[in-house]
Amino acid sequence: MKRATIKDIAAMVGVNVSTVSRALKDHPDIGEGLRNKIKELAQVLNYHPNMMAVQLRKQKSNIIGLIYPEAHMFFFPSIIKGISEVVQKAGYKLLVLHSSESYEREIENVRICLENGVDGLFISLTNETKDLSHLDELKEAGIPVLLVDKVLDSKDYDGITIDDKQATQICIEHLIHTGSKRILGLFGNQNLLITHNRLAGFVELINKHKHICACHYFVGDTFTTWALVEEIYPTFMPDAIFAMSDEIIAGVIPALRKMKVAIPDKCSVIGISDGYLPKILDPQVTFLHHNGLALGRLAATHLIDTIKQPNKQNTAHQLILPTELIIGNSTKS
Amino acid sequence: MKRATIKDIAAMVGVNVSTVSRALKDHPDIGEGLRNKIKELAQVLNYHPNMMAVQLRKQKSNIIGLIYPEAHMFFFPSIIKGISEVVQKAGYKLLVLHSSESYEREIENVRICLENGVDGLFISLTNETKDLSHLDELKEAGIPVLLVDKVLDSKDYDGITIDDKQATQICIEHLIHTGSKRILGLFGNQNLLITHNRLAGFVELINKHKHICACHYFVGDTFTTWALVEEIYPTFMPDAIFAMSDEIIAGVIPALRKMKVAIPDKCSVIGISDGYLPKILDPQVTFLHHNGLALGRLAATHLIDTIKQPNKQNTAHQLILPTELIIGNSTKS
DNA sequence: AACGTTTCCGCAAACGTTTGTTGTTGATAA
DNA sequence: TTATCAACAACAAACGTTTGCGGAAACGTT
Repeated sequence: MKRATIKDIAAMVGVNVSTVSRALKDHPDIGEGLRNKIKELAQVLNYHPNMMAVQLRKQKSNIIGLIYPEAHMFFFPSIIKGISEVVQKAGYKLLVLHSSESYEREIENVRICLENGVDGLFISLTNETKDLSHLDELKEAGIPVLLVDKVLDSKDYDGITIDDKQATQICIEHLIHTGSKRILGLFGNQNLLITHNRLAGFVELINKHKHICACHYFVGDTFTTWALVEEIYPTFMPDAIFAMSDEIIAGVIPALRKMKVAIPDKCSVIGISDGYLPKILDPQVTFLHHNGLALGRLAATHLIDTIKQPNKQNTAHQLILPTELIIGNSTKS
Repeated sequence: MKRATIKDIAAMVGVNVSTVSRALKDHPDIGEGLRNKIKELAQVLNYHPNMMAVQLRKQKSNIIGLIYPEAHMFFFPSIIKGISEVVQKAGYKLLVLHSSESYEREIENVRICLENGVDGLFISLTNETKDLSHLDELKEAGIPVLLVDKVLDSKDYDGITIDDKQATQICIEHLIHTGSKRILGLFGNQNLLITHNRLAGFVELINKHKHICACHYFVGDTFTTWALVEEIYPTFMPDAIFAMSDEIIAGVIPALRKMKVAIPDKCSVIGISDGYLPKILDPQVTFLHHNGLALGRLAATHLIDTIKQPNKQNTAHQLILPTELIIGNSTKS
């Protein structure tokens, strides 16, 4: 049996479609008697509006795009959850596309969002992405874009991240404060602003403390990190390792374990994390809590606000999320 | 500047919209000269079809719904990735909704899918879901549904899971074979078919080995598992623990560690997992590999097939994914 | 020269809504 | 009684496509 349409209801009641449309949304023009009759029939026929038609007519999809680079375990699932929660509550739907760390795919995905008339877009960039020109069409069309977590520096688009520089510095200060003197910093993809900022914080703080010896490397995923640590550790012999992300933490711990390096006696470990992983590792690692759920929620709230208020404040706004240090037993006390 | 439409192009070239429409899709009715002219102009104007209109006209959204209960770290991200890959390649888009383990939300989400005219639906059920009547409307509308991983027994809807019973039995056999005699089985939510099947496999095998002493519990998330293990271990004193999922494994290991129980000397640990977690834990745990990516891909391939072939083979089909035992050092050898 | 075929393109309806405007009642006020 | 005004409902256009059908040239065949 086909889905009932407004037209069907109109025919059965013997009124015009416009009347049905208004009745269904409690327009005051329609008399109470008729309104109830229509609503009842709609109920019986199990009528639900055809969104495709509504969208076309209103030129508004109520769909928000979400483009992200990779479905790795950490952080993204909780960001998505936070976004999804708020977005659904606000009556929007989420069109999720993932770019598999491919710039080309990212461009395609932006195209898809455009064609489908999304009302807004969350985008987390791939490692390959070096500029944002592929977003210009959205901007011209007046579709709000919010860069999430994996961002580039931009004065054209709003962005949301944690306070990367400060977060890193808190970690390093904690290491220094607990007596570390040779610090190895492990950072992710160099194209990303978060990497840049975290590194900047690292370098800046290291430079302030002349007695500290430090070096840093850029790494890939968990298992390449693991390999790298096994290679670096014996030569540099750090007494502390800072890991920029969960994926990196997940590589550092097994590497040290394999080399039978005592944590934190021989080497402290600290990182920036969403919190789940550090708690189940052995030892529980000290981390700067970087709350994905909260970030997702804030991101969604912000984007929906700007969707609803198309006030052309040309200045892009950067949102920064506060963080918190959670002490584990992978650092000295 | 507004997006160019077919109408704009038609006006500029001085032809009818139908001509433009056909030219753009290489319909043989349109002469080559005109066709090229139109295509060029479309290029220049950066024309892209308005999907909302296409959808309405064709009564087909090219959108597939994906409803899942919770964005926890394990397994789902890779399932989604697998699904997403295949779905995008086939030209569909993914409308992702999550139910936060709430049956009510699940129903709402199904409603949303219906209203938005999805062409198909992947659904992974919440812990609260006990029957599938909320899917009936989809069935009536001829929209294919595929239950993924968290499924209920049903002869009305296709489902895809791993071979749960066998997977569990392989694990338990491995434990018995390596000398375990007191086995603690930890299982997830009781409503789910996967839990039921895994438990059935457990019980069946235990009954075959009269000399084995076993018991089982149902647990919640990682941290409630942790607490439960700390409570149970001292009384039951198992020499092996079977964990039904990553979340449970992630609770078992820290609990044993906290109680300073040597793994695997005092107590072996084995589980069913997607593979990432066991490799980074200490010790690396032996697990039955349950490949989320592969499951996602297979699920998507299957659903798209049935979307494209609306041959009414009323018998619902259950897909079963093979698994593989990966030996770590959390079990004796 | 008359007829049949192609080749190419326009016409118009349709998909299911929303919404500005117009029209018809019946009641109220002058 | 007549003008005024609500209250209610119909009309029709519009959103941007797709697609069956019809029609006019242009060509080839007897």
